[in-house]
Amino acid sequence: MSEQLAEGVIELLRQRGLRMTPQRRVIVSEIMRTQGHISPTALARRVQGELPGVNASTIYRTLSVLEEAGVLAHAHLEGGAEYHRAEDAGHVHLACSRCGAEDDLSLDEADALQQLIEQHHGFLPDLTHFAISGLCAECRRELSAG
Amino acid sequence: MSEQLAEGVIELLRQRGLRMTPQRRVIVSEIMRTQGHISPTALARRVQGELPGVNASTIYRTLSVLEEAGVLAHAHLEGGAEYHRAEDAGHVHLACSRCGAEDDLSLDEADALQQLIEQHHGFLPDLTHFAISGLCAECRRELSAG
DNA sequence: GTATATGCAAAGGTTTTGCACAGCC
DNA sequence: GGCTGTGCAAAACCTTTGCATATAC
Repeated sequence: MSEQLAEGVIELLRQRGLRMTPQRRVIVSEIMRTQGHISPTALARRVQGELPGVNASTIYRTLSVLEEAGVLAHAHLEGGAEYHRAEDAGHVHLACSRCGAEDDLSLDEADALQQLIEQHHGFLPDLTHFAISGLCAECRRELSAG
Repeated sequence: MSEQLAEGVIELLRQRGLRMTPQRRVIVSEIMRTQGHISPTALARRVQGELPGVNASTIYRTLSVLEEAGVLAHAHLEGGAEYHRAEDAGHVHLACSRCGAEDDLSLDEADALQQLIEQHHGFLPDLTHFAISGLCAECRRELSAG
């Protein structure tokens, strides 16, 4: 399935007049097979594992290209910026500041939050762009118990 | 008023056995008079304007000390980490990705959001830790008009 | 006097950029 | 063949750290 995703992206880049190099192929295929988010550094490691010698600057430049093409988007998590597939939008990220656990809000929940913010400010939030930090249920229990 | 805040902080640091140097005095006074958030770099500029020669590492170390003492907290905005007074908690930050405008949710609104998230996951969010990105009302209008 | 805070310099990490060369179309 | 993409190296940031010195208490 991610193979097909990668194919589609390659097609789209072609249509935009962009060139498909071996590096781009590997980068696209890696990031399209990634569930959720990945940092540029982590992506670089994976890509270099598959095609040694790919330079970090190529990773960054390709990520920009893909973001401009609407294929990717980035979000801010505790550790910095991470990239995810644009079609994976709606993933509102919950990150536990104590144990690092990660969870996502459902689309319905995200909608409810969005409407709440929208009503009071006319502000249209993109809740996917920043994570939501806090304490997961388990850590809350442990803290109140201990 | 911010003078009194700074006094209180200095008192608190004293009680903790921390020393009050001229550098710390200026840093504390600058950050206590700051409404909202400020980046370490921006703070450094201000402090150095008032007391030339203060090293950046002193700024960072003092920010850490103040955060550990519970006086400050940091939040993640588009441009990176920024510090704000801990008592200014509850400031949920709305940042327009188009024009850069900034706004805050009211405490009631923040509570409503928090409860919504809490109900569905047992996750206790700290909505102040990351900003909420999106489009402000004005930019939405301009975009739909243009 | 002693423990702590500072300045300085260096290192660390991530991301960007200029440039010559390679390679896609 | 021409233009785009890549690697390399350097730079630009931001932040941290080790160490000698200065200084608050």
